[in-house]
Amino acid sequence: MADYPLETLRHSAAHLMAAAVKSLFGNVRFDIGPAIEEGFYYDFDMEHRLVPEDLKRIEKAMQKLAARRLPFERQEVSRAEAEALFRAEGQTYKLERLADVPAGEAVTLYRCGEFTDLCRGPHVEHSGHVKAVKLLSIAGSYYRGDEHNPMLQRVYGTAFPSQEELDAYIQRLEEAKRRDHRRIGKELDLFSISEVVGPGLICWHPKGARIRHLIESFWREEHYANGYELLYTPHIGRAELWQASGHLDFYRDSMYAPMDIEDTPYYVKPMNCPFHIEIYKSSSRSYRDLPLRWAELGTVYRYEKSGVLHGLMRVRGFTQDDAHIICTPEQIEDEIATVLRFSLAMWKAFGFAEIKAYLATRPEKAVGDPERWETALASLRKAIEREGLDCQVDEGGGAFYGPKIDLKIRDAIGRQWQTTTIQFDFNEPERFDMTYVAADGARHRPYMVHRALLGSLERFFGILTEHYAGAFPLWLSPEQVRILPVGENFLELARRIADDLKQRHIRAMVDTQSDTIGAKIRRAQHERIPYMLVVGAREQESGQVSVRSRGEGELGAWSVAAFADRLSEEIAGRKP
RNA sequence: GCCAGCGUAGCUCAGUCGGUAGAGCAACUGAUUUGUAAUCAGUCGGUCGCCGGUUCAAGUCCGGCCGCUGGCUCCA
Repeated sequence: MADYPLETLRHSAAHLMAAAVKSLFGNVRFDIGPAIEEGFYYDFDMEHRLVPEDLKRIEKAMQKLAARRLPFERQEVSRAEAEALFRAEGQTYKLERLADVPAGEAVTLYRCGEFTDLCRGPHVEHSGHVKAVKLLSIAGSYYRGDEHNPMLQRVYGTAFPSQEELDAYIQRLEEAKRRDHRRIGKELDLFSISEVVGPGLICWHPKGARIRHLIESFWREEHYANGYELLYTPHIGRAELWQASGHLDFYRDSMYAPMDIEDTPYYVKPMNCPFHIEIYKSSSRSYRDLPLRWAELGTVYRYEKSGVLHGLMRVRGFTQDDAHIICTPEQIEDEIATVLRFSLAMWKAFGFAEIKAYLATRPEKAVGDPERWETALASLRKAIEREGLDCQVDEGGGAFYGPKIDLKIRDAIGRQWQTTTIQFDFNEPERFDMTYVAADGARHRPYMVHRALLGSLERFFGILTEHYAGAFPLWLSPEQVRILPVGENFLELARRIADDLKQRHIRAMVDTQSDTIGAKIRRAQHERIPYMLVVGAREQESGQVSVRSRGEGELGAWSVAAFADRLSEEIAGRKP
């Protein structure tokens, strides 16, 4: 059997699915059905409302079509012929898509059984190659992704060359489900979202809050060590501020309605930058003061449509690990290189090694001096090169106010997450008339860079939870050691050891339940406690503890001091 | 917001044709005093998301609303 690229196979699977849908539901108008990263989809418009049970039916119909080994027949036709065909079949979307095919480009059709599609190809030879297929979900999707257009019904599926690979993929999906931060967050009592408090608003429980605190402490220390100063700014600001910044003009849709304070409108902040700029403007600045690196764990609130909320990953109130770097043109290159390196070090500390950069350049409509854009872009490029990062360029993908680098990190099961963003801003310095006095005695406009490393603490916490499947590294574990007395006679001993460890800055608790040792271990394992100490008569006698690690199992007898040293070393090294 | 699905005890879930709401785990109480992933027994626990309708009777059927899940668009 010929080996086809995965994309070709999946694209053919999409066609086959369309053919199956046509055979089952008759009057169907087809849009498009491409291969995507993890599979394929096809968009349909028809009377019948698809329900989950339909997926099985469609799959069966596909299998039948596959068994017939129907050839995929390529046909090059004139534009008029294609038009006539689709018009006769009432395929209005296809007619519109046909109009998108650039003049002069050949129009090709692919026919498989009863189904003929406008398609560039290529395809597999015949439907028999499409074997290992699974339909995954039904979703609504606006025609051309525009919410003003009609909503089509989309069916997602995936296909692989072999059943084994398909099974492995399905297993990966199950693994992702097992690691889901919403599930683990509940299981480990880390956070909750209350309908009464409001959707998209996170309540951090003691254990989750403890982990967050540890993350924040580390973050603050690292920022001070890397030349940042930390700020605190209010949660609300006068409308005047948001008018000046331009947010009321460009960002209003994401902002909540104003509140009235003694006849003055105030807005809850969706961003921290205007406050930082006001601090900048609180005194006159000299080139000798620059660069300024001001960071804040700033909690912002943004309106998100109800349908897009998702656990900790997409919320309405979140805390950005924000910073603004304000510097002279001469400093830009070093500043960017430094912030990128800092970011990579941060990710490494949290156990992420695979990082990809995305560079977004000047869009059509943009503000700011083109020369500044060039300088800024060059500094971003150079920094990426210096760090030897894998990089993809998104031409014209930058914001109207400046170019940016986004970093995507890959987690333990291969999923990518957008986190870090390093973004130039040529708009706000202008709008707020930010200046510094240079060596020449004249006022100059500084460069300003927004950056968030972890992104938001909520999303980062979600990613971290899934990355570690809830088994946080020792330095981040809310409870690092649990002491399990063999019987109640050893409760006192257990408490003494716990106190000893606490004195050594190790978070230790005693399991005081009257359960068997097996039950206590089981409980501690489920709670992902990194270390368990079993203590009983033997330990009382020897003065040692019996150590069990959540990952490695039994580690034998240790003195408390030696055990504490091992842990201290592991904590200090922030071993992932 | 839109399309589809879902919402039963703290958690995971069962509940037939419309006919007195159930299990396991957790919690609590008692017994047990345990040696490396579940000791035993008992007790408690429910406005079946909310509001309305149909019916002699609604967890179950119908309508509206809220929330969640998967997508669409956007994004930290």
